[in-house]
Amino acid sequence: MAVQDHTFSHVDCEACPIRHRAVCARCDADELERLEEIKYYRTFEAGQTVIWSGDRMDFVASVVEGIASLTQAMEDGRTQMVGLLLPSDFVGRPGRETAAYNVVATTRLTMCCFRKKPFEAMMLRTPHISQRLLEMTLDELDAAREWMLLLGRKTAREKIASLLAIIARRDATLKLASATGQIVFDLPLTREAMADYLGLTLETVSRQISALKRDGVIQLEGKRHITVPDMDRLMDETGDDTDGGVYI
Amino acid sequence: MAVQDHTFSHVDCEACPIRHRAVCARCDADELERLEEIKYYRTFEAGQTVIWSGDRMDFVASVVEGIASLTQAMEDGRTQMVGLLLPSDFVGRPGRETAAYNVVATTRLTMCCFRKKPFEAMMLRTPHISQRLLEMTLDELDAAREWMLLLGRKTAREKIASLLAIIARRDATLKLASATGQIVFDLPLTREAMADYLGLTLETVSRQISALKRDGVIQLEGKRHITVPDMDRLMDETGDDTDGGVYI
DNA sequence: GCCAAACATTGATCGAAGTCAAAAACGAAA
DNA sequence: TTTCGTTTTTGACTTCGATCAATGTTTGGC
Repeated sequence: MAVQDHTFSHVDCEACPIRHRAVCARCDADELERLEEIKYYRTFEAGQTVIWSGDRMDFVASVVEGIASLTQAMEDGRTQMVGLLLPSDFVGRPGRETAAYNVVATTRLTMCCFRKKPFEAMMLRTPHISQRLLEMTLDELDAAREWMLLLGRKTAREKIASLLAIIARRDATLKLASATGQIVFDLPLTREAMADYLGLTLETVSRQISALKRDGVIQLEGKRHITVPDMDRLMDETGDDTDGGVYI
Repeated sequence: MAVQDHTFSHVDCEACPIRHRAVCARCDADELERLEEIKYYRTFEAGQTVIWSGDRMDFVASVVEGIASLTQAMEDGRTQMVGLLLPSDFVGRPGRETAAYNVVATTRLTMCCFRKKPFEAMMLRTPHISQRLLEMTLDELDAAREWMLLLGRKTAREKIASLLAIIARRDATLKLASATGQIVFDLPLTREAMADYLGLTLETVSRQISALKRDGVIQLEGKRHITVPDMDRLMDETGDDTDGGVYI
């Protein structure tokens, strides 16, 4: 359930940090005004479940701040993370009544929610929204397919290296770190969450991180703080094409 | 390269077998007319590569007849299928210059191609197309995520059972087989293609199929012809939720 | 500061799927 | 029919990651 928010009780769309990357990126002032009327903010604490798979959904939303994960579970408890939701990512599916996945807040999380019915109605007469949503969905599909290669064919070590590389690269673009220098970041995920993401057990995750540390590919401070002395070296460990193919 | 087609040199959209499920499903007569102007058919033999990853793409397309597979490969040869393209499925991404995956014809394949530039231009002024494409892309994303659970968490036996169940169900809906009776179908994939789809080796695929046969879950005639005497029994072997959740 | 709970590491052992290798079955072409 | 090549099956053995179990480490509440 919703927890009253402090930092985001209401924000003007024009001042929104995800204004130009979210589903509303292409909207003009007029369209934003109409979105303002159907939007509200919700905040969740780390670990809270935002949506249970199978639940009725009466809203769709954009992640404003924090990280959430999309997971699928089998009855016997086996769990697979099927998406990582970062700021500006979209949650929910227009035209669908019930949620298909669990959404869990990995960190403290703020979402900009839109009431579903009015949002769907607005999509029909606002091509700017469905065009942007199509673009974002195609990106997600590409990410999902890259993840399928990882899950189906990579070794445990390659999986860990790939995850670290993705997080490192995302942080590097945010912080505009020098390309040559060391890259430093904090893991936003527990070992268990990493395991669920990578299709491994948490013990294997721990062992492989220790191995990468022992081999000098990464340095660890505490459990979450990671330094990558040589990004190329880390990239070599991912098993991916080294040449070209610089997405993002 | 294109092979001259015999059965589909030109088909009127109104008579097209995928008219109501493809990207053009929502188009009106007027819009179809404009699509006719930029469309052409191409046919490929089983085994032919339609598109190489990294190649420049000057068209997008709908699968009209046959099956194709979308695969990603690592330099050392490890291959993962990331999508199975059935009639009405869409190939290519508007707004992208080069192909991100290999597309290979699994059976004899006919595609309805649209020149990319005109198609993109038409999308901008034809919400019916982008709306339908959004819907189809969201469906594909769901399928990709279901596949991530399979790749990350299912056992080899569950993977095989899941694949057989998907093909059996698709054929059952096509043939409108009696729900209670036996389901009979031909595997459209080689053992190697199945392995690439499931993230297994072809030996493991072969062994698990033999095991399911030995246990009476399926019957085999030749290498491709499969009979499922009890669909519920097969579903039990997939590891999926048995109750509710009847998609498609 | 102390304690409890959550999170993480490490070790020993096991088992499912991979690898290497050979034989069998099938289909297409001569 | 025979033969060749592809596809599939089966066997023996290995290995990577899972499992079970114990021990460390950090964090936040009192």
